[in-house]
Amino acid sequence: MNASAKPERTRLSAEDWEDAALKLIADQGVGALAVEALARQLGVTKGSFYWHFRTREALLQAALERWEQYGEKEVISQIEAMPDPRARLPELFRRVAHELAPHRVYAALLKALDHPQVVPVMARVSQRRMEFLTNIYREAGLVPDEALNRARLTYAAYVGFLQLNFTLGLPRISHEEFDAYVEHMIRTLTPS
Amino acid sequence: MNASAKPERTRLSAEDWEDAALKLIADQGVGALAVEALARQLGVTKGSFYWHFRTREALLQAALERWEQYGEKEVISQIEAMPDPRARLPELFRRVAHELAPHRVYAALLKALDHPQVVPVMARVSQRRMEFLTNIYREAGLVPDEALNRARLTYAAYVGFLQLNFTLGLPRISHEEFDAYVEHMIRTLTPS
DNA sequence: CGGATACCATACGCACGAGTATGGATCGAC
DNA sequence: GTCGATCCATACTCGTGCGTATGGTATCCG
Repeated sequence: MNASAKPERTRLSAEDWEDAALKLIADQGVGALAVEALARQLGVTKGSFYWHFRTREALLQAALERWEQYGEKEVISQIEAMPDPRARLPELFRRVAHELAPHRVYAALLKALDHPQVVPVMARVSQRRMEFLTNIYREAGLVPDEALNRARLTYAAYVGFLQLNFTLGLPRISHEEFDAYVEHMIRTLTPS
Repeated sequence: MNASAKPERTRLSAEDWEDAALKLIADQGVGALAVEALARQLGVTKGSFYWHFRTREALLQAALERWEQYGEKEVISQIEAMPDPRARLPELFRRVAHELAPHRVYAALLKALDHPQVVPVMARVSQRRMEFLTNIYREAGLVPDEALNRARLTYAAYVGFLQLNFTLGLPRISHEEFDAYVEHMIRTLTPS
């Protein structure tokens, strides 16, 4: 009944704890973030933890900041590198739709918005992403007001989708059906 | 520092506890549902609670079922009573947008999807609402596949909006701006 | 008006998870 | 090799919130 995952028998750093914390958050939510559970999973005990962090709260904070840093920079820069502005939106949609793994932490944090520590982080991240979206819509030809509202709508649809399909297990949509949904979304949310 | 809200000095029933529980959930989330806190708020002690319910879990269950019952029947029947199918969608959108109070419990439950008891309830409620939406879209002229996907998109936008504006406190959108957003949503999501 | 029933208070036990104290092991530098 | 710094184990304390035990008070019914 020993630790299972990590055969790494080397000593741990603060970053290791933060990564493990993010993984646990993605899997079981912020509420499941307990130091003894984490320690067990890493094959050590609390004694180790409290050497690296002053408190559980500090670990959460560090993990959140780490996640915020890691960011979505690659996606953003790759999208912005595309020459044709009209082609950016469909590409962005398809990309996000097919790389759902990185969004698992975001989905988990969505369920933890009653926790004071996650609110500012989520506010910043969501704000940045929506501004990015707004810009793309403007470059695609919408006037500023329309672009802003369309970005709000699109991002809300993204967030809602995560909730309904990730955490809630609604009728388990199939692969083809999901692709059809994405294309429908592109048709209705993208200026033709 | 005594109980503040209820001047009702009569004795309590199980329904009183369930209502208080729903109110507390709407205000502070499912996680804040503690029996001693609830008792304090009702001006009694735990002794009362454990006469009405076997456990905290039982109260949550009863409260959720009560909420699911209370339902959104009035809204649905009123919308379905409208003669012109094309007029139903805008009306539904505006209605939901301007009566956000009843959605506070739903928003709170959205943040508690890691709790096993709320998942089936939310699954049922969301499923019913989406079927309702799908029907309206079909009656408004969309072919079945389009109607289903449009309903998914619309409901996801609804859920996402609750998350982003209710729980998260994004840039505090103004009243006029919000109305403009709703109209934009109607234009892009409603078959013209 | 007296007793059964419904409702509530008080005082416990108990589990669980955060945080502390302290000593042991391991690694790098000289 | 040994010595200081880094990393970890063991064994506690303590607060919090659920659930229980038991006795008290209000209310209704005959």
